Amino acid sequence: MSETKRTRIQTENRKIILQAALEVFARDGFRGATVDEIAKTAGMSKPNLLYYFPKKDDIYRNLLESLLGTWLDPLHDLDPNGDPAREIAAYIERKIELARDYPTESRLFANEMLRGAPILDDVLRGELKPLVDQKVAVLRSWMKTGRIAKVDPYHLIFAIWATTQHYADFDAQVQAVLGTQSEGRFHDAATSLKQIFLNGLRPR
Amino acid sequence: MSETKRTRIQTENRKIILQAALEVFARDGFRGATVDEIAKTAGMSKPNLLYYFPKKDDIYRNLLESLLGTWLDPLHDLDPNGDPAREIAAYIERKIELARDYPTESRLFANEMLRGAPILDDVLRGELKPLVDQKVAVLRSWMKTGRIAKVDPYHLIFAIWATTQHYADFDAQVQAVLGTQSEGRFHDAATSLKQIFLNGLRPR
DNA sequence: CGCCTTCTTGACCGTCTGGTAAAATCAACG
DNA sequence: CGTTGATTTTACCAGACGGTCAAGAAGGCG
Repeated sequence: MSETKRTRIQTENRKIILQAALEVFARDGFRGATVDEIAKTAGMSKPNLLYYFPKKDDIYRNLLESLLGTWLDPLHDLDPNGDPAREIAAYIERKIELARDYPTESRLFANEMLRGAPILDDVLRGELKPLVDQKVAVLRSWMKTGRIAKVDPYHLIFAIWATTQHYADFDAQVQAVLGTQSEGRFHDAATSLKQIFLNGLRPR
Repeated sequence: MSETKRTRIQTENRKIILQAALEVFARDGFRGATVDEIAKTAGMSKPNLLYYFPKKDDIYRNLLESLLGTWLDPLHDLDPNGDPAREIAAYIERKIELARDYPTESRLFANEMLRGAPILDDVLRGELKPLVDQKVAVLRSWMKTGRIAKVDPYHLIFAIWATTQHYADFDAQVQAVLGTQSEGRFHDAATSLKQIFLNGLRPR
């Protein structure tokens, strides 16, 4: 069953389970989530769920693994040959779209970080870091040729990550401050962040 | 015992318990944290711990309540009569100091947000929102008189929160990218963030 | 249809969970 | 020093926890 040949029912049920587990893990964290709760959310019995994923750990790992691709994609798209301001603006936009369309995934990721990334630590050092280093080099080349201002590129990337993911991870706080019915808040966020990052606050 | 008159031992043990609970709750979340684990971390038996805080919930609420003061203080200091650029820079610095000196508190707060802020929701709407609204008015007045660039002030505040707290909440990721031994990372972060927020990235 | 594999279930297990009761120990004050 | 209240421990409980097992139900293919 662990091989790639899967029946129709397997494919369906695995998807249902992962979707349910995503919600529960994102809300309660790995330790706080229970197999019973995931099974209930998925609408199936616990033994049945464990037939597809023998261990609680398996579901969690599976979610994190499939998450990382989506997560790193936008950074990958940062084009060294594009216009710097445009590229950075596009990156911010893509990240805000992720926060809007995949908020639960963002929260799962945040939860894993809060725990000290016991599962993701390897892949962070093995996949994330090289990619970041590569894009840092791009940013540095833009800075060297005077196309963007000189700022520590690592902290610049962190800042973009932090600000965009904030709208998914701290949604409760954002809603408390902005009001629940703020429909265009992701659009407003993108606009504001692009302004801040590109122009800063000093009057021109 | 719930009144304000406390013996020496009560004062001491409550502090030890809260310190231990902070670590455990911040790492594992409310549901994932166990009274046993907190007691073990605090170096006392579970029934003894429950003698001071009869319910697991009591410890969690107590932590969150004492947290919020510290959390809102820096924003309170934003002076309408000060120099805008200086005030914002000082706010960023204070928030980075919080992330450096109270990272566990920051993670506890983040954990509560990820759960949808079931406990803090009231205080977010009752205390946080009015304070933010007030400071938003200050920022707007600075914008109106052309002392800083016009940006949605709510999203500006979110951006400062997100970027500074990122260094506490996503420490695992930051360390994976920057390397574990990056000693001056909080100082570098403050410098970079002040540059980004005040000057932006466009070359001058 | 018949047969074999896949899927689902209910009953169960040992451990952990938050919390309790009562007895034993300790601190402090006169 | 003794007594009284504060503190700590030991033993315990009912329910939840992750996970197993064997038996039954349902697909699916000739």
